[in-house]
Amino acid sequence: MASKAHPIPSVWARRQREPEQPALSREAIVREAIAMLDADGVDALSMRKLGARLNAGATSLYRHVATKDELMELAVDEVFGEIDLPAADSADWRAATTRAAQSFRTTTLNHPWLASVLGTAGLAYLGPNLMSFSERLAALFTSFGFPEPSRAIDTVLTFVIGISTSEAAWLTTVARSGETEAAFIARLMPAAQEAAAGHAVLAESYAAAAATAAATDPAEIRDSKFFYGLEVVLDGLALRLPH
Amino acid sequence: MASKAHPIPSVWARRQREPEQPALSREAIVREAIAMLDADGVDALSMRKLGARLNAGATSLYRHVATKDELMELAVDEVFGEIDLPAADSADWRAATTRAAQSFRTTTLNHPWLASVLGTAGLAYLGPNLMSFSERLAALFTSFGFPEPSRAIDTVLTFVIGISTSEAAWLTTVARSGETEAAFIARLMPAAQEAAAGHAVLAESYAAAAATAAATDPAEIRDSKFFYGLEVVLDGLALRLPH
DNA sequence: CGTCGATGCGCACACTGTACGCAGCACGGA
DNA sequence: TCCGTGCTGCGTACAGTGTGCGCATCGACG
Repeated sequence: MASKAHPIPSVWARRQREPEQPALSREAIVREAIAMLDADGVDALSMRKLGARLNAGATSLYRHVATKDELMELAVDEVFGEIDLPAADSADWRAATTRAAQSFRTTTLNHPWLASVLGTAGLAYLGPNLMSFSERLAALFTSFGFPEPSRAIDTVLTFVIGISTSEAAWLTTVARSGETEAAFIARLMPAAQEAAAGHAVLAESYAAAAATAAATDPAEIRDSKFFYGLEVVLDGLALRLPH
Repeated sequence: MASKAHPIPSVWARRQREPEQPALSREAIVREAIAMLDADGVDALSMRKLGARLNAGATSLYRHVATKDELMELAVDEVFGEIDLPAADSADWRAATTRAAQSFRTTTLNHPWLASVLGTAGLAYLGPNLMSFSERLAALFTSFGFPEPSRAIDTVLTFVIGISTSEAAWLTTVARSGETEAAFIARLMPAAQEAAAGHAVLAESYAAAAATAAATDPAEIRDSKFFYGLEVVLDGLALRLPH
């Protein structure tokens, strides 16, 4: 009864478009890619797996995205949209800068793969969110009255990038171990102290670190490092503000 | 005349060990891996290509190195050995810190792939060179009389890591383009200015940057950013030194 | 009805890291 | 002199990667 020569692909095989499927779109692809990156890190993202998550073949994605690198670029820009900066008329410049830095940091820690990408690609992207981020940052620091706002921005940003990538890399390592941060530290500490044997000053420093690590929440320790360093930078910048 | 049944592998095929070949060793592997990383970046290093460069098969390397990640770990530690730090009895703490920071920076810029690796793996390694680096850094800052030397170290290191990874990533992007830095900037600038359209403050900032970029050596601009930021950090730290 | 552009997909290619088992060697003991 | 015994290198193989290419399908428009 088969009217056509084609063996299987009949009318029945070709089911009509199911309505729940929002189809493949650049936004959906980027969104899902970010979800995968957040969940399992930068190595876990492959075009095939991403396609599978979207009920699509791997190569279908290439209709909407030129290359995997471009996809990463889009993901980075998307994430930059999450950073929120204080308005440019903030009265207290230190508080405002601290809030901005904190927002950058927490965004990076929410998406630790950012650190890997920034290490290879940098901030040379020109996506809309990154541009708007830069604009608001420029407006903010200009409103503070810095004579060379872009230098002040660069300095703060450099510090914040440095601490964010360090922390993100650390948290990635911890995550790969499958343990909690505290447990991982407890397991690492003996090895570190052994490696520090023969290094007098370092050994003492590690011993002190081990003591406080045992008594304090690791996240709290990281916070305090962040705020200490940021205060140093802000103190240095304060000297460059008029009056 | 063939006395054995084996077809080809005769005494003649099995040539005796050639003397020039230094054999495969962990040191040689790491050295060659670093050379490849320096030359062509982190994506260009594959076990097969590395093996080929050593006149060896890919899997032979695994006799000396457990995994590619471990190889990278060894490479990172090796490179940390290149950073040289001032002696702990330096009189001028600002000059000494600046020299140390500079050394870290130039080492990173000589091995830009470091930025990618630090972004994924961080400084959690415990290699001998890294330990010795930490030790000398700790001794240095302790000798300056900082009440909390490790916090001062972290702050400086954070800034230096931030600027080094940013610069390294940038230079990697430039290198991939195959152009000189100046040419790449000249080509990028119009796109950046177009992307900044609609962002008033940013557009102005870009215009100023474009003007100086056209008149100044890019490396000099990067240097000045580095020194400006470092001075800010040092000023901030100075407030925390006794007297 | 015919055509066309956009979309998704299967296949294929070159390449990756690395597990496994075999072949040759140096060496120590019988 | 011969036989293990361990160490080193290699060939093969497997599962997985990014992506170029050409075909099938489909909605829209003439």
